[in-house]
Amino acid sequence: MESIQAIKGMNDILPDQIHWWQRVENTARSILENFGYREIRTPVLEKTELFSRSIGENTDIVEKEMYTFADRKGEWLTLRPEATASIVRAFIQHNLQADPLARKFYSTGPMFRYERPQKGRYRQFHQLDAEVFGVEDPMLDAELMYMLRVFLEQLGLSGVVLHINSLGCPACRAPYRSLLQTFLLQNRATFCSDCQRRLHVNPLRVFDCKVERCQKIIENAPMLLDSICEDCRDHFAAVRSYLDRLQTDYEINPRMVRGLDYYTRTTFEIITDRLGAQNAVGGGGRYDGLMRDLGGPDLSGIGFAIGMERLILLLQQQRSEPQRSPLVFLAILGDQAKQEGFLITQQLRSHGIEAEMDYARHSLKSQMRRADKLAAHYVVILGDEEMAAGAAQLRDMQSKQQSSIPLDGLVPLLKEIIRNGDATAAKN
RNA sequence: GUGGGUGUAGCUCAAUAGGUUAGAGCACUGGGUUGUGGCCCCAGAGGCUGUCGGUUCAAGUCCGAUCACUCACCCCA
Repeated sequence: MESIQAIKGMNDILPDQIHWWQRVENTARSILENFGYREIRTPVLEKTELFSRSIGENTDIVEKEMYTFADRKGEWLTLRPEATASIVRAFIQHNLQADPLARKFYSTGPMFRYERPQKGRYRQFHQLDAEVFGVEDPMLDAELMYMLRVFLEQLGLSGVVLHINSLGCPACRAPYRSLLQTFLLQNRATFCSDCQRRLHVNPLRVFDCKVERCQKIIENAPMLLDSICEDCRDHFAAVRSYLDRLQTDYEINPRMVRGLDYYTRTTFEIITDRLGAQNAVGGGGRYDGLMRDLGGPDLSGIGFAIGMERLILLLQQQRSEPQRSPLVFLAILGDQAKQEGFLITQQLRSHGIEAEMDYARHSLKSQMRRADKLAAHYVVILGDEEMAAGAAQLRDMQSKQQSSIPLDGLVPLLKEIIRNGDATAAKN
């Protein structure tokens, strides 16, 4: 009988990997909360229309990457390909603009895109997401990127660069788009087949084509940054100066184009060259018209998403293993000792000490081996002799020092020993 | 959706030009005189060689199909 496999591109995160996730999630929580963000959790499944309306009908995500299907009543549903749309929807639905405290949100969870998986790209992947509504001040754009930097620094991530750009507003982007299109059409024949197609569908995308031939032509193309309107120009200049004041390094990348239609003005990406074909660890930007377009109040918005898998892949390359809390292992010999050891194990745990015992009747040697494999700090040896004497043997696995420890009051005493052991270890 | 690469033990990999009972390291279990870890030694367990079909006296090895994984394109986190 053939065993059942997980769905392509959807991965199990096993216990030996989970500490990476917990570390990233815990760091994210503490930092985002400091910056005033509050967690929000929305369903992974939404009406298809939410995404097609927000992300854009002609984007790749909506055209070919969504997990979409009809439910039993024939309603079209989609597994979320990104988080912003859902959070905006929830904000509108619960009329959160009436709540003076609800402005900054964050969320983590799985996203789904139907693509061929490869390094750093999966059909189910996880994002850390932050969104702010109703603040147009460029100060916030800078603050958001600064927060991102603090977060990545806290994790000890190196080798990434912040790229920023401005996409202008609908008012200045439309004229530019036709300007660019005219330019591209003049060189039409020279472009690769992909760009021939982009030329019509989304001319801006020609900018991030990897074909050298196309890059050559595009060098002389009119740049969006040169043709954005006065207001957008001022906004972008302000963002840059705030970033400078926060000593946050960035590169202006006038060719950076994002894959979702709703972005306006400031956009940014965290770029790396250590993830194979993938270069974006995270990205985001302003989306001032989205809330209104989804039927809500006309509030501005800005946010970012970080790919957890990609972030963790990078952290793993840097190999910074976290340290574990001390573990006590109980080596048991004999039935009577097993009964007593069982109780002690539970008591240790209930007092906040990680403890493990041997439930099978293994030899002391094999139990010691196991304790070693588990990297136990202490082993409590409990056999018939100890039961008779009313005192167990306590072995410090590092120093190999072994002493007698009375069964009566063993848990508080052990707790004390561990605390002192930690104190001296911390000094060294 | 398109192209390349790879499928042998839990993991990493061997197996001469097709040729007996498919091996090794790590991991796992037990043991190396009474109840003491890491190193060392011994033993054990663990495989329908991804699946199906074809060629052959003989297929892990050659051919075809299929599935899976992987890398890349498109695009993105």
